[in-house]
Amino acid sequence: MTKQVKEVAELTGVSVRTLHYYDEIDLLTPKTTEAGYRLYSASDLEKLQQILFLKALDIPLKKIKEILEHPEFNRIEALEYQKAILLEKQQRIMSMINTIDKSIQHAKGEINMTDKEKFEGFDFAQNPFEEEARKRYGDEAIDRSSKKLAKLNKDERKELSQTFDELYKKLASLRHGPSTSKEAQEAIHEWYEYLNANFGYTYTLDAFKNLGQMYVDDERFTKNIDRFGAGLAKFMKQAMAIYADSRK
Amino acid sequence: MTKQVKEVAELTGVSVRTLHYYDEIDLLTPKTTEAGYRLYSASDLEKLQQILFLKALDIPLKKIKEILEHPEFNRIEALEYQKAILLEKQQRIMSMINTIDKSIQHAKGEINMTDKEKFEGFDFAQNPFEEEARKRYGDEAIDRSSKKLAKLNKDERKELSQTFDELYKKLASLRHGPSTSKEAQEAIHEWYEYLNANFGYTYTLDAFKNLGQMYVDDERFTKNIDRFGAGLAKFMKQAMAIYADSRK
DNA sequence: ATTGACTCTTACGTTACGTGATCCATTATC
DNA sequence: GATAATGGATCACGTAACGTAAGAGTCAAT
Repeated sequence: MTKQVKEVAELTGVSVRTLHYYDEIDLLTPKTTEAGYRLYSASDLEKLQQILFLKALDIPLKKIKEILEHPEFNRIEALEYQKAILLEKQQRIMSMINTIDKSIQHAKGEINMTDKEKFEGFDFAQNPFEEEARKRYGDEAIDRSSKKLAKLNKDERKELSQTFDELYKKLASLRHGPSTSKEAQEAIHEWYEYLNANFGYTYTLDAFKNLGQMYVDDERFTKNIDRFGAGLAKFMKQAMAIYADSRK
Repeated sequence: MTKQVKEVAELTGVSVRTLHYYDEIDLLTPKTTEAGYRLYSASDLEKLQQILFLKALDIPLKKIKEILEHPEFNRIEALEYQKAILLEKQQRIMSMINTIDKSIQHAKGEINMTDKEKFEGFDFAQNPFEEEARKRYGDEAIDRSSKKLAKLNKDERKELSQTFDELYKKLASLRHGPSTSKEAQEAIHEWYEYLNANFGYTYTLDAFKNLGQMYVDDERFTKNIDRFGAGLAKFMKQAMAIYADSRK
């Protein structure tokens, strides 16, 4: 069921070199045979699909990587966001077509055009905010807040990511004990508060429980979380479920 | 009526650095004040519009330059071509939206998707020919033939461009004599035959005469042709008019 | 055992600018 | 008439996302 580079390349339309590159920057790292041949699994393909979707929105690979690494990244929500942006893009194309039509008439000497009109509909012209909005999307997707976080400056953001790490570390240090322990439940409580405090989106207890489930179901998230300690994802999932159930 | 860099930048949405760069690569070279300040005229803006249109089609700047330099490049025709490509692009976006919708359902576990389906609608996937077609557009626009030239290989193309130059040179050497001379008319005849032989598009005598007119009306073309000798464009225009009229 | 189709890594090249740094030109203000 | 602002100009180096050989190993099929 696994596929080699060429097959993937042909299937998806990206070049072999691109796949090598994605591997190189740790964006998409397939398993390899003993001889070093890359083997792409079904989930690798799914991830590639995600990457290409995000790329189509002109999000740089670096940010794409961040997005996919953060467990808070919600697939479905993201897809809907992407759809919205594509619809927007479609609008712009229509606007460009409109400008072209005018330009044709202008070239034929049939009408006049103002300088402004000549540049309507381009990626950038007229609405410099659109680009800004696009740049922000990456961040928004990461932290799931279209309100609070989008306004944070760099320093504040740095702080945030530190606390992120700190909480993970704290949880990692507890992971060999029971997930029902007082310390563990307190840490998870902090985690819950933290998510709700920082992200506009308020996690319900159910959503929080599901998030935990995702940590083990999705290999990508598991890997990312387990960087802080093997088995942390599983531990967090359990602790989160207990926490959620105990508070209903 | 002329504008400085910043004003142009704000009007069009491109950066000042980009304008500098376009100047640097001789793509868009405005007049300058004594102090070296760039001043963009109305026709400069029009050219910039052209550039941005072509850029929106993912044509590299090098090719855009070629396109704009070649007198055979027809503005209106090009605009229509661009419109067609934009319409095509719109199709693709719709297709992507469709794929996203499916992916959402898939993520929700509502449906299944084949690997192929997962990559439908991307720039490249499914129809690798589209990209090819886009690459070719530059060439097609340059030589106005969607049939013959598109098939030529590199060597043949080199040859072609040589003959191009040779004919220009021959005409340049005759430009101080009368445009009615036997040699001049023979050279122009060659030119006419040459265009008709090489480009799928058959120039009528009227079209040929108009082409000559364009050589002097449009500064860009004039500049390009006069590289081979000052006044060549004007000379060719005259000779082409006489040639066309004499054969009606 | 050899061929042909794939694969790998290494490494330099490319496009289209971004990002300062440093220095001149012009206009507005005191 | 001196002095800020503001805008412009030229180096010059940096970056992103690959493209493009070059040389060498792998693997299935003949």
